[in-house]
Amino acid sequence: MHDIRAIRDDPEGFAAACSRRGAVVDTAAILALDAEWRRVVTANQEAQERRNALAREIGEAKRTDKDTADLEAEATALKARMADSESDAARLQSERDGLIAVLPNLADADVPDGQDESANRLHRAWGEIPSFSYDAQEHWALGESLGTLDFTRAALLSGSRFTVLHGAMARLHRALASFMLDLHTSEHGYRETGVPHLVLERVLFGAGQLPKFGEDVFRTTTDHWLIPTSEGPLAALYADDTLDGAKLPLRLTARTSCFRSEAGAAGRDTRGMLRQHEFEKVEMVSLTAEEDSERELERMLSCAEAVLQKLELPHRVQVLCCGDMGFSAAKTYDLEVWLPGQKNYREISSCSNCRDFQARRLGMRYRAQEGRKFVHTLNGSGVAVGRALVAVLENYQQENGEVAVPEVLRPYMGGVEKLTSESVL
RNA sequence: GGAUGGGUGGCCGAGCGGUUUAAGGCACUGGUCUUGAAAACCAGCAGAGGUUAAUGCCUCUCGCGGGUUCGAAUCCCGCCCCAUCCGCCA
Repeated sequence: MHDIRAIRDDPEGFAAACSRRGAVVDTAAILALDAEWRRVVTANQEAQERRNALAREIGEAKRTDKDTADLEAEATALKARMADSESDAARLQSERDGLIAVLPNLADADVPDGQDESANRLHRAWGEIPSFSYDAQEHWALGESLGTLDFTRAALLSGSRFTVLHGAMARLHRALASFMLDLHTSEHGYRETGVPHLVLERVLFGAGQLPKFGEDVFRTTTDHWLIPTSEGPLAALYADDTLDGAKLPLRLTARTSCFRSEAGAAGRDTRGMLRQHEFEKVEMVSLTAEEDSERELERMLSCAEAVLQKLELPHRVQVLCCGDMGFSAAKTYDLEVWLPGQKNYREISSCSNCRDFQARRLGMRYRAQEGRKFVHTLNGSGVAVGRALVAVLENYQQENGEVAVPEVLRPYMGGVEKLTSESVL
């Protein structure tokens, strides 16, 4: 959410910054609503001031047994006149804020211009792209021949875009999540947090998923929303609060399921478990003072990269261009892992600095020496568990179709060092 | 889901139609005193918004939303949350 004062102070500059994000903003309409709202609010406050004075006068007059009929008549008339303009004020404010709420965060200066992923900028790369003496298989082929990635039964239970994991494959998936949480909590200073998967509308509004992207999110019959990522509940954990600035940064991590309707993704990644309606993700969220968020973004990126490095998975980091960033982000790094079967890099993590954009929507502040300020929020996958499983399968595959277990995951696998064919039935 | 009792500033806590512009205490901050500290004393101490060149002035906020009234922390209605008991349940 943008500060209305930023628009009042420099409408042209604000509009230009929006258009860099590919958003069209009618600042004249916003400012017209704002001016009218301020006019009505000021008039109302003056009327209220008079009403308060009258009530005091009446109180004093009654104590001395004076006649109050005239004063009461004036107060009654004033009250009747105010009713309409009060609802006008509420309507004007909500119209104004409605126009602002759909505007994306503005991009940092060092974010490249551009409309889509072709304008993203390579930041760095890590690891050798492996060469295989045979045609490397995709994860779904490996999983199906092992018998432990089961898309048939998943479709039976839930339709398309779901996966059933059997035996050692399920354990490897769990091992990945445990490994990531252990790494972030014991080495990166994040506090593990268990959060609900069903949240109220305001949580998704605060994160920026609503009001614009409601069709991507599942909603229950009880007006709860299924989280598309734990970024929302983690970032909103201290909504409406004023945090002690000395206790920042606050670093939180959670493993949750994530639910996405994937509206508009028809035909993309239909094979395998790359794009699911339900998947697990380990998320990192940091709340920082405003002067620390840039440094925190670099740190968070390193924490996500550490996961892939310890798993020895080759990857690269891209700086997303203005047009490829999510709604709430001011700057985003995407972490892309190499998939030998796909012969392509695929996103496995996205680390963003949202600056004060989400905190304004959430009313989340901190006390600094200079006064109260909005906290800066950052979020990053650390990393997507399902896609990490895909990456392990494709990178650790062997010619006979078996898959080695990465060294760091072996303590979590009860002695299992490779995935072999399992007969499930 | 049912019953009862509660929700007042950072915390405790009074108030239960009109000198409450929310008493008092604790905590916190500054000052006086002191070699320093403690104590004591003095002062300050919520947030959001409007308005102003500015000092200021004003409005709103006693869980949330309505209502009654000239006037609501206080009365009425609805909802939320907390506690306890019952029911149900992993």
